Amino acid sequence: MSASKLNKTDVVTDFRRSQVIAAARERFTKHGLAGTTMDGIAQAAGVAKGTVYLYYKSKEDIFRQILDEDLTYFHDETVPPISGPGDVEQKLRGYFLGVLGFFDRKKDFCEHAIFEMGSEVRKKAMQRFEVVFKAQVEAWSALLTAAQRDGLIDPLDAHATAVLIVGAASGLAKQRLRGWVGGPVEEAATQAGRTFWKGLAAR
Amino acid sequence: MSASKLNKTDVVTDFRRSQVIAAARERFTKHGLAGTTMDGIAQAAGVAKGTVYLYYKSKEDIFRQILDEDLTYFHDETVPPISGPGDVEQKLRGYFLGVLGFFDRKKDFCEHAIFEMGSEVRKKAMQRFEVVFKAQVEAWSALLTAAQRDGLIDPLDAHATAVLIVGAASGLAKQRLRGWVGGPVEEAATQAGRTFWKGLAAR
Amino acid sequence: MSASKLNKTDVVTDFRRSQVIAAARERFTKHGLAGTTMDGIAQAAGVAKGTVYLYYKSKEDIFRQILDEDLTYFHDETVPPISGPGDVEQKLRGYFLGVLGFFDRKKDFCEHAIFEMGSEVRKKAMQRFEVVFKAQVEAWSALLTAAQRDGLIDPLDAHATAVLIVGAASGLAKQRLRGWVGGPVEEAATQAGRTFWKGLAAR
Amino acid sequence: MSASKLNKTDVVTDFRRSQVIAAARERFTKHGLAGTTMDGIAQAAGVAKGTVYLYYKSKEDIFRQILDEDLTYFHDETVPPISGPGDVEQKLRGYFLGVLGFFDRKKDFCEHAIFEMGSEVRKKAMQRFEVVFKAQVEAWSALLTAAQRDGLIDPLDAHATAVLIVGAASGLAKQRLRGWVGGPVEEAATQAGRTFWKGLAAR
DNA sequence: AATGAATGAGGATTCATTCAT
DNA sequence: CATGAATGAATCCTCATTCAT
Repeated sequence: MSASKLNKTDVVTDFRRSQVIAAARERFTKHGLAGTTMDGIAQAAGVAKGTVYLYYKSKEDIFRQILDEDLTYFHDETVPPISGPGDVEQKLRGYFLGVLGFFDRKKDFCEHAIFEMGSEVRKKAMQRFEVVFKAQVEAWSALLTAAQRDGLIDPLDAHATAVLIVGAASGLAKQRLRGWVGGPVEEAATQAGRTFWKGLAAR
Repeated sequence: MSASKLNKTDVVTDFRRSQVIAAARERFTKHGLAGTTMDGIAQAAGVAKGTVYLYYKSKEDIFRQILDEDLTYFHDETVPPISGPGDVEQKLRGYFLGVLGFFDRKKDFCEHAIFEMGSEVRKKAMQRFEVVFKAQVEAWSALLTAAQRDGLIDPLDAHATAVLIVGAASGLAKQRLRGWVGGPVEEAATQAGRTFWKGLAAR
Repeated sequence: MSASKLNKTDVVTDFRRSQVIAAARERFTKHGLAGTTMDGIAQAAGVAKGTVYLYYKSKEDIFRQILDEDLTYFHDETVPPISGPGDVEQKLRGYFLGVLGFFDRKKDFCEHAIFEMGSEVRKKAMQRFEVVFKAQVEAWSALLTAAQRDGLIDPLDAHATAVLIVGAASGLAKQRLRGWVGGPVEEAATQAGRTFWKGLAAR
Repeated sequence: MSASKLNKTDVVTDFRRSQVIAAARERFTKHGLAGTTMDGIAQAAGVAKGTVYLYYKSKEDIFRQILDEDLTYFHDETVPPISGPGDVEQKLRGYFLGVLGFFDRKKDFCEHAIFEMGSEVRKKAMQRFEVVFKAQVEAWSALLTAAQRDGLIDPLDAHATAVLIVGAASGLAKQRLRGWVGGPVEEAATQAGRTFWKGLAAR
């Protein structure tokens, strides 16, 4: 309806970039960072090798881009809910839902992004992930401390428990990523949330 | 000449193989699978590159060997205790101890082994890991079913819970591997075991 | 519509060509032939890459064009004066002045044009330069022969001496180009002319 | 006669290195720095591409090596004679002989080394050449100052004249390099030396 | 006429693997 | 057995040139 600000060039640029990103995601998924070649990405994207370099200046650049997108998304899906409204049990369930859902949806790329990359690149990527995980841990830590003060849950080491929750969520996600366990995300999240809630709740 | 079961050749062979494996472990640890070169391994082992090929037929072969050793060890540390003697709470603690301990000790290699490898190699490695994780899940599943039958724990989906426990353990291990949380393994295991036990136990 | 000899198209064409040439000169100067990209030229010229190809059919074509311009200029600055009016000493000074002056003014481009180019391009360029240098040598040769006949200078190998003069001039120019020696062109030319004149003059 | 310290490996290494250098010299000569490919060098050397990298870590490295060799040689051929024994006329002739001889012999590589290379590499190479040329200028400057003091030559600007001599020598060498003038080096040197001596000598 | 996105051949460099000594 | 020099396939990236709009 509104006259878009985007001219044709911008549209093409956006299209190409997403074309490349999609292709790269697919290749990284199938072959990992080291195993993915620029030729492969270009081929999968249906463009010439040089074209890829028109939009991204290196393989690492593409990788970083994908990582950035997904991490932002991951953070927004998982951290705010912890400190948002609702009781602890609901939050536990919501949190597990966020984490499992994210990995379920992004399973294509993240499978490698988290679990497979070498040396420098990997180190940097891990630092980026660490930031989000730490944010999750801190959010949980704060919440548990408050809940403890309010007598909602039994006395415990808030930080250690927060780590346990976050660890459990990502571990569970990995299991699902591997396909070692299936079923709807909702059920898994509900089950995990309930068990943890029972493990924490004051009697 | 010698009547010994192990003649000199065998001794040298064993020595060389372990020399290479040790060196490879170190390199894989520092540089990852893709980042490790045969030159690097040979150098670290203090032998010529050609010598490495006398004992292992490819880089992948070396990698597989290391993986085999560690997986066997991992299995033996974590699966038998689940179905061994002791009550569920002790087993929970013991299991967490086994998993966290393994990754703490093997952190050097496993950090990469699990989280960084490409394409075919990775797929195969993951299948090997999967076998152990599945064994853990099954052992827990059986144990939980029995405990439920005995009224020791609340009714639950035994398989899903088993997956949760196993996932939590490996997720927690990863957190520790990353150095995002420290402290003695024993404490972490105790804490995790207690929380889970409380989450499961019949009231 | 216009009766002018140069219609609008021609004017635009001339403008574009000089625009491109100026930009190319600048880039060749800064980065050399190999180091200069068509992108760079286009950018410096403030036109699109495709536009450059509307006026010149290749990078080499541009290079040749610049070379042509400068060589014509170089020839006209240095050859006619040798056979023009004046005595030998004046001509020596004038010649050195022409050569040094040319390189001083064109230092930007010539620095690379002469000293830095590869394979075919260079061969062709050198052949073009050779023509001018040979013209200089021949002019000097003729002049020296005549001067010898007139008893103005000592007997000598006219051709070899002509080569020495021309060589000295270009060698000196190179030294100045490199910035290894400064000072006004006039002084250097005067000094060189005087020394050579003394070296040649009959006693 | 003496038992050489060099073992077989060293011999092979030396052989390979000189093989590569010789091949590179040839290619650089024919195609210039930019125009020479590692494939070309390897092919000319009769070895595989990888082998070249066994002995030199980059194309630039090879180039530098050749430059180093030749520059050392150039310096030793041309600078010491200026301040050595003999009268000025002899030295002039000796100096021209050194410069012309050097370029005559090294014509293959130097043709490009001096006159054709791009940006960074060229800049560095030129700095190296500059050092030698400056050494020549200084040696001449010192000699001319002394000769002037002793009344052997007419009063003059010692530095400017030194530059003129050095410039003339390299300019002359270039002319010969181009094949624009032939004849034995000795004659050219004698002629140049005589003309300069006459141009400088006190009457 | 002008544009600049797309192309793909080409080049430097790395490294797993082989094999003659 | 041990060696390490030699190999060349494979990979990332550049850039001159083309062509649809």
